[in-house]
Amino acid sequence: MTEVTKDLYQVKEKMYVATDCIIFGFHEGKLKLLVFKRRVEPLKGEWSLIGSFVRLDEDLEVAGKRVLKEATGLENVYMQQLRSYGKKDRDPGYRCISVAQYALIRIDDYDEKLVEEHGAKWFEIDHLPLLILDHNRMVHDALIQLKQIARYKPIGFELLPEKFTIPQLQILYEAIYQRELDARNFRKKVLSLNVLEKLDEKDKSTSKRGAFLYKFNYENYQRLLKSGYNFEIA
Amino acid sequence: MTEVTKDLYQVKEKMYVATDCIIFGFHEGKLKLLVFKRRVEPLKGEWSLIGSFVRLDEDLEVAGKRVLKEATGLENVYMQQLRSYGKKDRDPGYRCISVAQYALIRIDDYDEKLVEEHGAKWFEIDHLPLLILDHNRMVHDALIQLKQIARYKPIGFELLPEKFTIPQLQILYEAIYQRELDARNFRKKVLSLNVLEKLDEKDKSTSKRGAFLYKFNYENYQRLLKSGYNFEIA
DNA sequence: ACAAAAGTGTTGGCCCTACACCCATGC
DNA sequence: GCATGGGTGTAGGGCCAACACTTTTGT
Repeated sequence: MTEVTKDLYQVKEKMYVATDCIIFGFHEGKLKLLVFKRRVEPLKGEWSLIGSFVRLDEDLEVAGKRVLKEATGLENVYMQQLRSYGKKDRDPGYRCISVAQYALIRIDDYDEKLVEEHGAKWFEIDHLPLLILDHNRMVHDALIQLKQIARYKPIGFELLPEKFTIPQLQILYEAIYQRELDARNFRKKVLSLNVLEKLDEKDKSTSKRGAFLYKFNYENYQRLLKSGYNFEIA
Repeated sequence: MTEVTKDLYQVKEKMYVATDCIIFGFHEGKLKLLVFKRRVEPLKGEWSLIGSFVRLDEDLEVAGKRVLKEATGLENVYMQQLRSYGKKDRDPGYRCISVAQYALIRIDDYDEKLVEEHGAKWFEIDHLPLLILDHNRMVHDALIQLKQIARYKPIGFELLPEKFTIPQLQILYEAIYQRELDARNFRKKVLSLNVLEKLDEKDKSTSKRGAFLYKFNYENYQRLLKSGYNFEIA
């Protein structure tokens, strides 16, 4: 970056840096996205991702976590930067670059009141409304990356409650990949990874017989990763 | 983004947005990175990626391509955004977020004079010097993504001259994956993809017998992608 | 007793890996 | 004629996909 460039930059108007959060959840067998009704002009009343300007004294990731917490009350959530969107005319109001970050949350953990205050709503991933600006594009890109990453990281577990059944896990993966999976093969595969701990309880909410509950074993997952992972689901 | 946030933002000092280019090339069987001697204070004389502030009237991608062209004279180059780096203290001078973008260039195409004017040098990827700020981190992250993407996109071809031999292609993939590949299996795999066109010429620069030259067939690649790609090299 | 979801094994095909020798040519 | 890299085929194993029936239990 030359001195010339720097001067040119400084005489012009301001560059804004924002971050937008793509918040995924999972509920009733569907992958969902948390969408917000915009409170300020322009585009007031339109559906939108939730975002904020990045503060000068704030790390980029911290800004994402702050936004997420303000909206849902949640902390210590799986969050990952997607990429930045920087078309010069992407926002009619400002010259604004947005860093998109996506989060996976356990949908029954979040603070429902807080979410309501923000005028937010969960939408099924394949029935999203029209969002402002390039937000639909962001979600689309995030979904692609989610599918990719789900192949070699156990991110699926971030979206389920601590205890879950194998059929539940399967339905989640089916929602992410948007296709059906074979129950026998799926069970075989995930159990062969040795990262699930079978519990003595059953969940009887979905069948008379009941399905055994499992929980994720993070230590085994770490060991698996180190010893040359062949971790890959579906 | 609330009004409160916006005001808070505006009373503070400026946020800068830069882009840094990770320029990969391939030469003499080695994957290389183009590194620049920094011309301005602070950190003048240190090795660095080349970058620039993003102009207010300029798309993010355009900024990356501009920087690349200023440094190498090249246009129409494969370029991809990596991600943004936004630790609040990552640059001691400014509060600056940098969007890292990487490019793959054919190393014999670039404008050598231009590069020399910038005080630039090609370094082998596993003998990089210490770079300023978080630039080594950027390169590290870019390499990981390069390996990933090389598995399902034929990016390797961007790094070779238009006509190349199969052994050359193999050496390139070995450089990217940093491990040796089996020559028979490699040849079988890439030929089975049907994206290489065998030419009638041979390259005799590396052996008496000579190796047949091939070129990449973009149409076949497009068809392959659409018809459910099982495209995966190494 | 029946409905509804949970759970369980085997087989065939494909792809990947490993591996050793002949070919063409310049010197 | 020999040294150097280019080019070729096969066999075994592992992994994945496809597939149907029994178990449990609430009603």
